[in-house]
Amino acid sequence: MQLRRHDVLDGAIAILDEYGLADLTMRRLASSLHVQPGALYWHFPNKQTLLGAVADRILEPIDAPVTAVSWDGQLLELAHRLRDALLSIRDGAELVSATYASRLTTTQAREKFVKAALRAGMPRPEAELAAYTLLYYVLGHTVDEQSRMQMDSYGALTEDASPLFETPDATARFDFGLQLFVGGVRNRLGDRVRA
Amino acid sequence: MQLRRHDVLDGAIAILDEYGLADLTMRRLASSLHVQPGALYWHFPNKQTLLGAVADRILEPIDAPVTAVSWDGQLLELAHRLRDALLSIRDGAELVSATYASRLTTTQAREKFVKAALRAGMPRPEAELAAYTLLYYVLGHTVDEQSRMQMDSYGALTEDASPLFETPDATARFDFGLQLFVGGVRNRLGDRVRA
DNA sequence: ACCTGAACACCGTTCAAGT
DNA sequence: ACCTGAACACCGTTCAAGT
Repeated sequence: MQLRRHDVLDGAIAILDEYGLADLTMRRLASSLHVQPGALYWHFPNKQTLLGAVADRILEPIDAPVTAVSWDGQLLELAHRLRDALLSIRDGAELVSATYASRLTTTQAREKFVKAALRAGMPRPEAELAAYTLLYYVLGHTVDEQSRMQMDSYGALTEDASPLFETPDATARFDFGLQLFVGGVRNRLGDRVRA
Repeated sequence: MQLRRHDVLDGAIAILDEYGLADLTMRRLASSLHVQPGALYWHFPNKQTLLGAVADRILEPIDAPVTAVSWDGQLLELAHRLRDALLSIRDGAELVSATYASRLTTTQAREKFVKAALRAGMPRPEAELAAYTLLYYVLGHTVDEQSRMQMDSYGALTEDASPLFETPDATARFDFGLQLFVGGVRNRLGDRVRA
């Protein structure tokens, strides 16, 4: 019957997925676990830390080894895996982008992106900058995409014909930006070779 | 002595710049204006709307006409202007990126980016996607940059040698991603021409 | 070691009533 | 038209005290 750190995280994920980030409060989480709010503070020093742990959970799938061999294939694979992880749970993108203010730096995910960029033939410092550029894009796009899903699901049901959705589906739009990025990297490497 | 909508915004900006977004509460704002909290709700329906108005204020400088003539010059100019606007006030990037969950759609800023992309020779749907891609990058980069400025200013004073800051300065790092993006657009246009 | 009870210092929002 | 007073329904966090 004892409350474990693991159970707290499970409870947090459950509330997040059912009711959304706004309803993920310490008090609500405590009561869903049949426990007083203060009890949570034995397992986590504060809410921010708890949310960080939830974010890590969401991003776990990214740690699987990359199967693609080409650098661009690896980047695409990683970007899609990140997006999929964020979309796998309600408000996942918002939570991760909010708690990772600068925590992306510490993440394994970041290092994986960097490695793929290194494989493309970029020097370390450039590869890191390129990795960040791609991460910003994936996060920004996915936060936007997910918030629109929420808005569409209840309320404004495509009232005024969303001005942008003649464009295929969300995945195709995501891929467009990805291709732009990969093209940018390719373009830069080309310059270097020709110089 | 009457409170005007304009004064409320001025007060909000003042609190934001002096104490940060976390301290920008309706109650704190009200008391800084020597008024009861409820008074604010005569001028704004809720906090979200007020923050939206603050965000619009911050982004005003972007509405100035673009001086560059080439499409890539225009994109660089707009991106820098956006970044400068966000950095001009404490937590500006965080506020804008938080309140513009999907409000970027409605913004003049977005349309300006689209126009520059059209000028590059992209068809409408692609130009819109490219504009979003760039916007996500600028917002993501600037939120990160500004949050790090805050962290550096008090507290963790580059204790463990921030792993990434051998790279020049923030502006140079920003430009790297910009060039990557422009290169991506150029690359894509090249394909089209050659095809 | 792990949790309760109870408090502290806050929030955003509403709304009758005042002027 | 514009604001006050006062309440409602919440927050995150702390900490003595219990088991």
